[in-house]
Amino acid sequence: MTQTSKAERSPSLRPDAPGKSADRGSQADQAYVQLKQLILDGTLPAGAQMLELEAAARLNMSRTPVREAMVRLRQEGIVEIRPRHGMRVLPISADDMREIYEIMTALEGAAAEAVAQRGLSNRQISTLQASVRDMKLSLEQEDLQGWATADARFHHTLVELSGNQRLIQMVAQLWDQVHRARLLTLRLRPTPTDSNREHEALVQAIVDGNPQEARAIHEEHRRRAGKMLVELLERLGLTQI
Amino acid sequence: MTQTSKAERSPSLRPDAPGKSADRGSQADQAYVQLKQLILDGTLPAGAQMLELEAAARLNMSRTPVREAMVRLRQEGIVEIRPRHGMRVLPISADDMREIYEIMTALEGAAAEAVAQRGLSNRQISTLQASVRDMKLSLEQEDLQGWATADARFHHTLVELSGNQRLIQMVAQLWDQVHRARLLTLRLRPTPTDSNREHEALVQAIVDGNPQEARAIHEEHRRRAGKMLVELLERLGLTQI
DNA sequence: CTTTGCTACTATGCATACGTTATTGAAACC
DNA sequence: GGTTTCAATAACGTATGCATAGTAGCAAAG
Repeated sequence: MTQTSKAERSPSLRPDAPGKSADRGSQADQAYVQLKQLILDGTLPAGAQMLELEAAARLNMSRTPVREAMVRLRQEGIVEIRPRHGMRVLPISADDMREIYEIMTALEGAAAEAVAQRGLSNRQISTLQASVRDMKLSLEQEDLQGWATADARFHHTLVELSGNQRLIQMVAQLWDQVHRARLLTLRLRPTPTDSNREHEALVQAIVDGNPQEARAIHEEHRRRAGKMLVELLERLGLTQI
Repeated sequence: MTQTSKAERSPSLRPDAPGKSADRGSQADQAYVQLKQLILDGTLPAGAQMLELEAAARLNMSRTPVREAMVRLRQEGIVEIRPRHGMRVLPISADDMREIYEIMTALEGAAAEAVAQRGLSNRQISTLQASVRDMKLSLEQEDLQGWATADARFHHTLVELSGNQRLIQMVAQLWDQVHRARLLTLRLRPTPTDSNREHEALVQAIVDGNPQEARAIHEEHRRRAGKMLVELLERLGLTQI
């Protein structure tokens, strides 16, 4: 359609001929990554719709790989597919937030327990502590975005250290789902000063090799954060983000 | 290919013309459901491979919807897709079992806690008790299959009662992954007499409105079961099921 | 002005065509 | 005998064709 049989197609078949190395993956993979990117960075906000053909044109490929990407995104709960309206970016309601935090609390709590149980090398502990330090520094400079990044890294590291691949993947998926909501609420929420204390206490419990304590701390941490976010969303009347 | 342009294609376009009503869904949906069925009921055992074309022929459709179904199954962690070998049913190792039970412990524990917190109607409690009773009866008749079914129903009901849609879906997905392993180990494991006691205690904790207790009981229940299954698999040297 | 019916269109779901590339088998070579 | 090279083939990834079904817009009726 937009591309002729040969003149435009050939180059698109080998677009990464020269130096590019990070180009790994089929077109379907690229479509998946790029669409997801568009959603997570807010270019496609909640409620936004995109037809297969639109996406295909935008990504310079045919409908087939785009379709596959959309199926994947649907399975991840990021979009829905409505027969004549293409994919639609799912909004996050306060109820969704409640569900997701309830699960994250359980999963990350389990991760914290497992990590404390197994124990960590000094190097691994340093990694966690580095994130905590970054959070503190960011807060001092009132760099909320920086704080959020460091916070995300802390939680991500903790979960990774559990070594449970499925758990890692599940948490990542949930995280993607609330990503937009977190971005939005970042400026509306109270400054997360308590968070740092809790993170430090968690690291301490891990160092002490106290699984029960680690889990309890982390669960309480998540529960508080979830409650705060849900209430914030409800107070703002934001049924959809 | 296997079907002519019209003679065979037309009937396949409207195969459910007469009375069938449960036929809901696109061909892609049907492919998904049917392939999943084949895997869960053991027709396609672990390690089995199936090419897109094979599946398409078997399901009497083209590669396109089959491919979509395979993508979905991959996302669920039931199969892997290897470029020239079609989809391959993933085997479950003892390590996989450990991962999965670790997550199920956390998720179902959270569900138990939530349910006990919220409280249940008499009707809902009866549903749970009915499953417990069925388990007992099945055991008395040494009907292991019946016991497994009732046990599955109990856990499923509990999770459903949490009301957390995402949690429900996640647990179901994990359950699908271990389904085969459970079938296999059903006859090899010790008779699950303790299980019933634990289920009864859990129901009691829920009735008493004691969330902490409910969660503790259920976690311990899952932890024990997981440990037993993992050790069983390792003892048997079954690295792959 | 609102509602209903019709028509043209458009996005889709699926089938199929096509080019690419891994894999398999055979033949030649060490 | 074992190994390597090469070619044929098969499977896949992607593009495209096609029929269907839902939608939107418009017109006519109330």
